[in-house]
Amino acid sequence: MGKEGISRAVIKRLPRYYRYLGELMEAGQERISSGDLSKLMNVTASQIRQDLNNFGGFGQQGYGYNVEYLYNEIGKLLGIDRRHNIIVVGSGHLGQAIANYANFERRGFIVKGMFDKNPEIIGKEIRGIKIMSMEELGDFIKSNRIEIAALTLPKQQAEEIADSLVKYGIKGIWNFAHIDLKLPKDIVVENVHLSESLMRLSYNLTTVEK
Amino acid sequence: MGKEGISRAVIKRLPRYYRYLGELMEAGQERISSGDLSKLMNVTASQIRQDLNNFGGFGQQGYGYNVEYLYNEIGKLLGIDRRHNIIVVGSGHLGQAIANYANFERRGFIVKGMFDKNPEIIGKEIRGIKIMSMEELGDFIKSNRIEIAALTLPKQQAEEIADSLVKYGIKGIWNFAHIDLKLPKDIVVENVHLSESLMRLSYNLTTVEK
DNA sequence: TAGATTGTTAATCGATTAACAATC
DNA sequence: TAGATTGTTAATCGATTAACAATC
Repeated sequence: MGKEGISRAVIKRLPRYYRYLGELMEAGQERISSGDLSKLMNVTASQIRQDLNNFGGFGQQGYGYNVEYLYNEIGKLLGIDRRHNIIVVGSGHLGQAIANYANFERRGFIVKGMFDKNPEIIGKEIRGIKIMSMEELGDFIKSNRIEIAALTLPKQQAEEIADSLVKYGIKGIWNFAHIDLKLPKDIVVENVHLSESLMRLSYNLTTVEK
Repeated sequence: MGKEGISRAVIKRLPRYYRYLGELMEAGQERISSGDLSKLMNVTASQIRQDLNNFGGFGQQGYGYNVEYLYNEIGKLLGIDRRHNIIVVGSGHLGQAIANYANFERRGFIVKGMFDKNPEIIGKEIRGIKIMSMEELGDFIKSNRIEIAALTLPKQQAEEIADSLVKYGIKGIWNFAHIDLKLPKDIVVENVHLSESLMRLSYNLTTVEK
């Protein structure tokens, strides 16, 4: 299954819809119109309807959208209706922060193991998750059905390790290293380039000032 | 000074140009044409020339672009030619990871202080940076010319603290909380929503599979 | 039935790519 | 001068917004 040909822009907005719908649900709201949601989210009602209709008619004329139903449908699209096993490769501060962030688990992303090449931290545990040596990567991925690897390594090591991860059967890489990975195109890469984000902030600071 | 009206898309690409030019510089390359750079970066040469010409004629016909010159010019645009004082508000694992990431300093982003409301960690030091109580925020921002606050707090506290930060004179917020901050529009907000990033990865995994 | 609101088509807007004259 | 490559205008493509008929 898979809806190919949905534009990047639409996909980028899905998690934000999901977040707002979750909040509405918590607040006990049963239904919402694209018009009301648009005011809440600061986007056009047209865009909301257009976006959602890429995936199917989730609404009903004269009524709007059922909050819980829409929330669940978007959850399915985002793959949050199932579990994803993750490993953290590179167990420095950032890797540990990710392993410590329990909220990911609520969405079905389970950190199963951590890895590092520094012997001094191998064997340590973070929230009950063991830090292992890089030599154990291959076996661990295979025997634990690991789907996603968070890559929190210095960029010098990132490229080589990413290649091995792919060889060991990883399907997606959550890449925090400042490098553009060149991998087979069936491997999904999601980049989080913190330093680029900080530079954009700085650009906007520089520009806003008079 | 400030070039208003440059599209978001262009600005988003600037740090990536900066990164590639830095690598070329390190490799000792003196000049590069838009054509060669386009092959390297996997974008069109047209886009590169179009992007750069938003800011000025950095190149030269028949020659191309001088790598070091272009690198420095983009650095200026990104505001990396000057220092930015930062505080980290919320000193949990993610806040500590940011404070520990020494690379930001090389770009002129200096973490001057950390803050938390948990008395157990107040007084601790991370890389020589002291964790202070929230009560000290106002004074510290004013007396240390703090420009940017990294907001690494649970979303329940984020909104309120963000408002105070603005009151104390912060100009930019690097927001890691899963919330859309509503702030005066002269305040620059750069969002890093990790869980949304992870959901996009998951979406793409779900879609790619056959 | 009348009112509300979707789903969807058409119009507009903006961003990317192509083309080429200017010029080093 | 001839060749290379930019800066920039024009053409294309895609995404957003507006409009409205369908329908609950």
